[in-house]
Amino acid sequence: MTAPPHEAHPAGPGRALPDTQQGMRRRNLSRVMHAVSAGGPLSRAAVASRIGLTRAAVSSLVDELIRSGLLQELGPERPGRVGRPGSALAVSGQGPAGIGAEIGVDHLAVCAVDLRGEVRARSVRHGANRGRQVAPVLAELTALVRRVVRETERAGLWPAGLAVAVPGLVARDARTVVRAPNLDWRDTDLGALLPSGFPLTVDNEANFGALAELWLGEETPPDFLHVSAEIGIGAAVVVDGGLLRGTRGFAGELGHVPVRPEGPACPCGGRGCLEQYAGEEAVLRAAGLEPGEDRVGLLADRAAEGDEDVRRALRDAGTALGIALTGAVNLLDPQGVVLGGALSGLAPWLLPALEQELDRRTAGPACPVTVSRFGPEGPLLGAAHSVVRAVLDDPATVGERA
Amino acid sequence: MTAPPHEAHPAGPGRALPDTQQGMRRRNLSRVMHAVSAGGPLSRAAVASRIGLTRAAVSSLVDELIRSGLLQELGPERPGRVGRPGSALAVSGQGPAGIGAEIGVDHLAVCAVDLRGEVRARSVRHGANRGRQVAPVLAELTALVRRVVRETERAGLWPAGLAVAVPGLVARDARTVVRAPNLDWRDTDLGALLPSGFPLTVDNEANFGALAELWLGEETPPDFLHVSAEIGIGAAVVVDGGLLRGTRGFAGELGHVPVRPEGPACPCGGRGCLEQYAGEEAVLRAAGLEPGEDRVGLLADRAAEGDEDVRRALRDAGTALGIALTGAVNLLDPQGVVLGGALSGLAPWLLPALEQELDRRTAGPACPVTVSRFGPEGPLLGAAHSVVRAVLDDPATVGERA
DNA sequence: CTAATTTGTAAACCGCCATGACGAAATAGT
DNA sequence: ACTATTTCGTCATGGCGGTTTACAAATTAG
Repeated sequence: MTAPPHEAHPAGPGRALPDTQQGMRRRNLSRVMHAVSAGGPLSRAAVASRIGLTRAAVSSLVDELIRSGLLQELGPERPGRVGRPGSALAVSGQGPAGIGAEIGVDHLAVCAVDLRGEVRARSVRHGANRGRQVAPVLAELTALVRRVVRETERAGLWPAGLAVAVPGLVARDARTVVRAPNLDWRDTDLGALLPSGFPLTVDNEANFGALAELWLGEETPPDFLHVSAEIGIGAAVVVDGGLLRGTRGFAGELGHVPVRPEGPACPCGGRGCLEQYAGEEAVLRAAGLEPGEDRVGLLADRAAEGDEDVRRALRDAGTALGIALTGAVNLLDPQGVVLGGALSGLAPWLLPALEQELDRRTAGPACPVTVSRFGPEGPLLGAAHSVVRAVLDDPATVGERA
Repeated sequence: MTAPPHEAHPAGPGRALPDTQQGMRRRNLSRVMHAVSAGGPLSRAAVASRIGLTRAAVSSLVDELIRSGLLQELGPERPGRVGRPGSALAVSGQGPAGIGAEIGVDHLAVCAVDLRGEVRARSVRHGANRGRQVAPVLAELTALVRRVVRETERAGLWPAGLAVAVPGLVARDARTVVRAPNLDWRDTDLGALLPSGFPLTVDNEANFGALAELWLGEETPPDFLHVSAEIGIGAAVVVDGGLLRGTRGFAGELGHVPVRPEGPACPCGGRGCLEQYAGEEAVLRAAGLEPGEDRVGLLADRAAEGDEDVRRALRDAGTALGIALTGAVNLLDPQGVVLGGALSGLAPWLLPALEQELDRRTAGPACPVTVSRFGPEGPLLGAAHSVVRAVLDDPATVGERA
């Protein structure tokens, strides 16, 4: 019974939330949902032993969750062991759905995911959004959302929330885009222009990508760095199974970590920021290519064809990334680094130089660098799943709806 | 009732702690302790309104805490308002005490702090520890601890735990010193060689310094970076009122963040690490001074005398620190940076260059840099307070003792 | 076919906080 | 002075939630 190390205190000094019996019930409902969601079909007894409550208590919790439409009884389990077989419980495929949306530089995408984690509807629209006004883009996105919601409802689900991934900095209110260089948006409140009727969350594309990795990855550790890039370079810091957001919500600005302090000037005011070496514009310039549509695809194609200029440009970008990541790894001691978003397509040419630099500069066992399995889909999936997660985390709030 | 953003989930998937009524009671006991501890003498009614429970419930909790010797009834409050005056409650000055210890490069220190946060006993021993064997150092420390414990007991307190601050990397088991370059210690388990009889915690000196800042500072935000240095340069990352430790417990290795990627080679394997510019050895060399005893004091004296070589060396170190911190600030978006430990004495000459570099390189409002008010005392105080904090966080575990 | 094992549920119980009522102790008003 | 009002602390009652205990149901082992 050693005193625990000093992690974030459950409730800091000053005002603190009371601990009432209702809260206890709510947390236990959540525990049941998480257990069933993570453990596949499970009997009440299995859930009870996993979360440490008695069978009787779990029975009561499960009853409530079934009445709310969040759990489903699948019927008796195939018996392999002695004793009465349990009745299999599974997360419902008919309950709430999470709607995820992504505003990309040259596409809009929306999807719906059910509690089981399955994508039940999807809608994509290609076309460059760079420099367009906010309103028409959001109008188009709203249309896509409505289409997906209709489809979802036809499938017997109801939308529990909308989460939008944006390539830019989002304030801690989870509604305002402070700066999105790829879109030329500044200080825009998306809340006013998106469909209401269910809760809205807006977050950075890198953050949602990291959450996808965290929740959907097979062996993703609870502490890692997720690096993502379109034009800027964003990172998401996952600590102890949660996102690190920073005071203003701007944590993860890897793009402006100094790589060479006397390097080229950066619009941010600094010199030699990572973005000056590994940002999309810098890489294109170094590769001797013009800016244009789908530049990342172009880079990948050229590199695959064996274009030496492009390969060298990507190697150099990898080196710069490695230097910046060395700092981040020293500071955060993560269990791994994941390359996601647009970077995943370029990984084959970035990785060698990146890993070499990182290994050389860090003492002890190397920090493993992997590539996201979701590629460009990560942020969209993460967004949709974040809504599902919110339901699992507090099933009571949506219980009345069904 | 918007869904909360996706912070660390109270209990990740898989195995999770059950939520029972006893746990509820324990958390509420903790809330009462924290409220009284933070709010000065408080009546039961005041506590109730602060933590959101009813007066009756608080009465019951307070009774238990008084029986355990953790709270004290001071008697009726001086009435200034209408109504019956409350009975003032205060944290007990006779209950458990936290024993803090520090192993420095050239001193050992131990102190005892009561629940009120007051230092009740103290014992220091000067003398260089660099290169000494582990056993004799710990034997001396044990003697100091025993002396402080005796004194504490004479004052009517009992030791609730021992926390030891070490200038080096500590594993997540909070017992093993993995690497302490200033002492030439490697992979030593302090648990075996220190007094048993109460719980032991070992942690990095920078971490404990940061906790002191967090808990004892007047206006310390819950998100900040605490930079500290003896020979190496360590930082502690405080996020959301808790320490970020990293996978292996090595988070905060600011000293090996690359500042100039092609700079001088570092023992860590990298090049141009911060330590090569702002580490004690590097600064002494740049200032044209020999290594020796109390080198930090020497630097401060010479700088105060106006020695231009020393001042330039410190300016350059400040610049390097500024570059490294730019990366950290971009990555973590903290509310502030605090210079502590040995750095606090050199702050006047480090700060200008550091702030200039940091401001220039970060967009938006500057991240404020301050100097710790505790100076070299921070880690010791933080260690002792960490034990006190553990009692406040879970009063039930120590309740039986009294 | 019986014994053993496991599951799910129901009834009684206990612990914890909420509610409401009350006496106690102060102030405010007449 | 005396009463009304306000606030504090406590007690009795009640509701809620998980535990304990008991038991029927369903399966395997012998």
